[in-house]
Amino acid sequence: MSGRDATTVRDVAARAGVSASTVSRVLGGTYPVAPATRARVLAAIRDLDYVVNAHARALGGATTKTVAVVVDDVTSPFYAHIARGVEEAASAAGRLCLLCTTHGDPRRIVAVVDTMREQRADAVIVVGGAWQDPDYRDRMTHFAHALDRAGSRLVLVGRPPLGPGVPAGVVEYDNEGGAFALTSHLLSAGHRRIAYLGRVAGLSTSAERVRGFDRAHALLDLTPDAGLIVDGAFTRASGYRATRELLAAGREFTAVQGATDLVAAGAVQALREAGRRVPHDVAVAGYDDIPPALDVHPALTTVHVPQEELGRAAVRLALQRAEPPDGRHIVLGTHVMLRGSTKAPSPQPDDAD
Amino acid sequence: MSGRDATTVRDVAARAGVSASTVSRVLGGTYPVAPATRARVLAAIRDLDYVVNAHARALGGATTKTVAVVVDDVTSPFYAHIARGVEEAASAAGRLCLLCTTHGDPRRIVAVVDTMREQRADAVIVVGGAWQDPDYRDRMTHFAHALDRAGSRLVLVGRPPLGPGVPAGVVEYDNEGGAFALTSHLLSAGHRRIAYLGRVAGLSTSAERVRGFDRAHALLDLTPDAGLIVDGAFTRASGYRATRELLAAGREFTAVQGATDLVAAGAVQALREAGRRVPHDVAVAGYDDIPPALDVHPALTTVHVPQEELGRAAVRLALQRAEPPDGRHIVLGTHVMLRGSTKAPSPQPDDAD
DNA sequence: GCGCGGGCAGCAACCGGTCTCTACGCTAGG
DNA sequence: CCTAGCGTAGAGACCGGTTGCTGCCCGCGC
Repeated sequence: MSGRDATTVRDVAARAGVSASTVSRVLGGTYPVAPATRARVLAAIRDLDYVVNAHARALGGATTKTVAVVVDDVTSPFYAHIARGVEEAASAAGRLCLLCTTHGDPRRIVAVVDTMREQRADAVIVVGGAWQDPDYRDRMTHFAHALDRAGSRLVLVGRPPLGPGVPAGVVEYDNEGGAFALTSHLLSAGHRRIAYLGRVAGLSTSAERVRGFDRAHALLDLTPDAGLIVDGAFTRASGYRATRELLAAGREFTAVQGATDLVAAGAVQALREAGRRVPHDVAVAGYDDIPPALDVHPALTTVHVPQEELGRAAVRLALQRAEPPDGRHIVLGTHVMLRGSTKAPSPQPDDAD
Repeated sequence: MSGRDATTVRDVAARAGVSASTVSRVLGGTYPVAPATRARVLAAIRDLDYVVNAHARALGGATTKTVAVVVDDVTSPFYAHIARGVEEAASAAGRLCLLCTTHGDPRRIVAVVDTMREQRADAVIVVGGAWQDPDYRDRMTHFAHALDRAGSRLVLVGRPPLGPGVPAGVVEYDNEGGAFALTSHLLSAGHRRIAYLGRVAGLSTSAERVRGFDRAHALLDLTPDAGLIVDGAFTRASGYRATRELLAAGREFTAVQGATDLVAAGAVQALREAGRRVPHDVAVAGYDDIPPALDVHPALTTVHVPQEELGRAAVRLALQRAEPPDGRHIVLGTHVMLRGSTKAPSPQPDDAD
């Protein structure tokens, strides 16, 4: 029933009464072919329902027309939106998109990365915070050089550069600045005991956000209460758990700053279950500005991160022909989105989209 | 600075003092190689930091170890979770995952599908509802045969089979049954004027859900008010807009059934802005059971769809060796998740995850 | 009328693995 | 001592496009 024989250029050539080279040239378009010949070839291609073999093409030619993306988890809206930006820009540039997930497992990253090298992608885009671990860093540096040697480009999204001389582009957003602005907003509203939930030890993203949190305090000569900074993960469950623990321990706080919107959403649920009103009793803020932040009630105040633009910028950096002297490091801005979770509810409607 | 010369098996062979065939055999593992020789080859591979060229391998061998997934949009949690199931199962089976998005554009689907054929993927998994359009259907059928001829497998997820004799696996979920159960729940709670929001003309998923909605009414000898069925899209904005229109038109309804959770979330926001309490004044239900449904306040009653399992099942179907006589069509069950949006709030806490 | 040049098609050599077939060395059995 | 047989390595033909180079044919100019 099912066949195994694919039709090749030579099949097409035979049917059109020309040579394989001619078929290839019609396909490529980059060589003069007589109109009559071209027409016969195109007819043969249609008749035989022929499509080129991408692997054969990749082997001969220099480029694979493929961009690879590595994310922790497609399921996270934050990564999904970045991936979407990448996908969009890549397909606009005629590239295919290869997606791999690591589930945050540093060992899987190595395996995934080797697979990408095997695929000889034009570019590899690694998304998400970096582990601040010398071993991990060395591996990524090694990877950067290996890719460079193979002629493809590495772009890091949402993580710091690997260091001078390492051939990797970087697209970051102002992570610390966003956290600083957000915490400043809470402090200026009078909050003095702000809980920071979902710190992840050794993760660059987490470290930068906490740094912004600390800096905003320092600016007012305040010192955050270490007991209000809770370790966890960037998940809803983590925010829920952390909040319950703080409440159970009887800690005093009037505001919660979640490491991400998901963390904040979990906090809101735990607070509601404990009978605390948001924002009257406790103000809550998140980070990332993912769409579901609007559905949390009240809608989450958060820091907007230009997710899709991060993805698009990464592709631009990856595919640009010339190597700009210093354009290999882009930092996009972030800004606070004020919503109901940090202010008394008012009749003005929120945006619908 | 950046090189273009990749190291090949012959480089490795030269360094190890053996032939290319031997290196290939060490790599493949499927042929006796003397331990001493193997060790030398492995050392050379490590020294040169060699990785095979996946394209060259795909050209010679029969299999590409690649599974391609086509979804409308990675950004939608529903698709993202299915994609995650696929990715998980594929990488567990040693396959790489190729991701393409169509943004619901039927023309893009054709282009995407040709690209997948070019890639000679072991399997192509197409996710999401089908357009009930003869032209579209013909194209998909053509595609199914083309893939089959090329020796790869097509699996459709969340859409009906293309017909007998068409070589394509199908993994569905009980779409109509879920809608039927959900509407029945609303009807049995006494609701008689239920608005259905976000119907999409010509989309199989939408048609099936509406069919369940109608059937539940019919069972009680009721006929849904056509004025309460609003066309739209499977988005938050669509639900918001539809609800505002119904309210503006002064239509009476005591419950809203959203085509998806996102539609329902938009409806909740519009209702809240209009001063209607959920569920006291209007009950709201969604479909899909995506995680953000928990953050809508009150938490959304919805129909659970086993998203990740759909993805995993699709991969299983795609990669299973033997062609089972009738196992090429799988239907997974769905069930109603009762939450606060359709019942009076009670003190029992919702699940945290 | 002859020669030159341009336009277009074909030949064949890659690209980098895999795989089949052959060949070699060594041991064991006759 | 010769050979059968096993275990292992190498040579070379593929896979399916792309591409540099050659060469043909025809038109045009002198």
